[in-house]
Amino acid sequence: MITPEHLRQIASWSNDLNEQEFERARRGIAEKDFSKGTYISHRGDRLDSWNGVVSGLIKVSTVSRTGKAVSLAGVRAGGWFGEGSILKNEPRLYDLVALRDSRMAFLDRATFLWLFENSVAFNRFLVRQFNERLGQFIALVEYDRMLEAPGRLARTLAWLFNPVLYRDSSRHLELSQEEIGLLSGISRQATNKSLQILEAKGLLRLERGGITILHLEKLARFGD
DNA sequence: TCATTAAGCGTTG
DNA sequence: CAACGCTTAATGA
Repeated sequence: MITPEHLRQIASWSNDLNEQEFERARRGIAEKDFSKGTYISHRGDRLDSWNGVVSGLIKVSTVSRTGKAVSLAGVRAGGWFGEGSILKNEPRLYDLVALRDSRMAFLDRATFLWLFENSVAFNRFLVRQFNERLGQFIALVEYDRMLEAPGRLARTLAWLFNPVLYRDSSRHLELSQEEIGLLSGISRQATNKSLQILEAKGLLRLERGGITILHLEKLARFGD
C-alpha cells in the first residue's frame, strides 16, 4: 500500500480531503508500471478504476470510423482521468497508450464512488476538472476546423500545462519533439516546423529533449 | 501535380 | 545514446 506522503505527491486532490477520506483513498489505490508503447487499456474495456499518472506520459486516443488513430489528449504526471466511465458505468470510449515508460495509479471504483458520495472536497475537485475538460472539448471542436498544424500543436501543449489539471505551476516539461508530435497527431517534421514557429513568436523555448512555456495564454489561443 | 509523410541516416549535444 | 534535422521515396489529395 502506498504511503500518505506518496499519495500527497501523486494526487493534488488528496490534500483537500479530511483524514477519514484521505485514508480511504490511500487504501483504494494500487500502482502499476507500463513500458513504452504498451496499452494501459483499450476502447471498450471495462476498466473499473479512476486513473492517475504517477510518472511518464500517456496518450488518450481513439480510432475514427475510417480506421485512423486520432489523438485526443496527453496526460502527464499528476493528471487524473477516467471519471466519466465510472460515473456513467460504461466501457471506455478511448485507448490509453504509454508514450514512454510510465507508472500509473488506479483508484478502485468502489472507493471512487464512496468519495463521490461522501467528500465535498473530492466533488469540488471533480467539478473544477469537468469544467476545464469542457473548455478543452470546445477547443477541440474549434480546432477540428482549424487545420493548421501549429495551432493544433499549441493547444495540445497548453492542455499539458493547464493550471487546474496540474496544480504544480511548472512551466518546463521534458518532452521530445517526437512525443509532442504523437500527442498532437502531427508528423515529426511538421512538429518541428510548428515548434519553431511558436518559438519565433516567443511563446515557448525549445531545449534539447524538452520545452519551456513562456506564454501559456497566447499558446492556448494561438490560431484564433 | 504538389504537398505531406514515414523511414532511414548523419549530426549533435 | 537519444534527440534532432535532413534527404528521399512513397503516398494521396
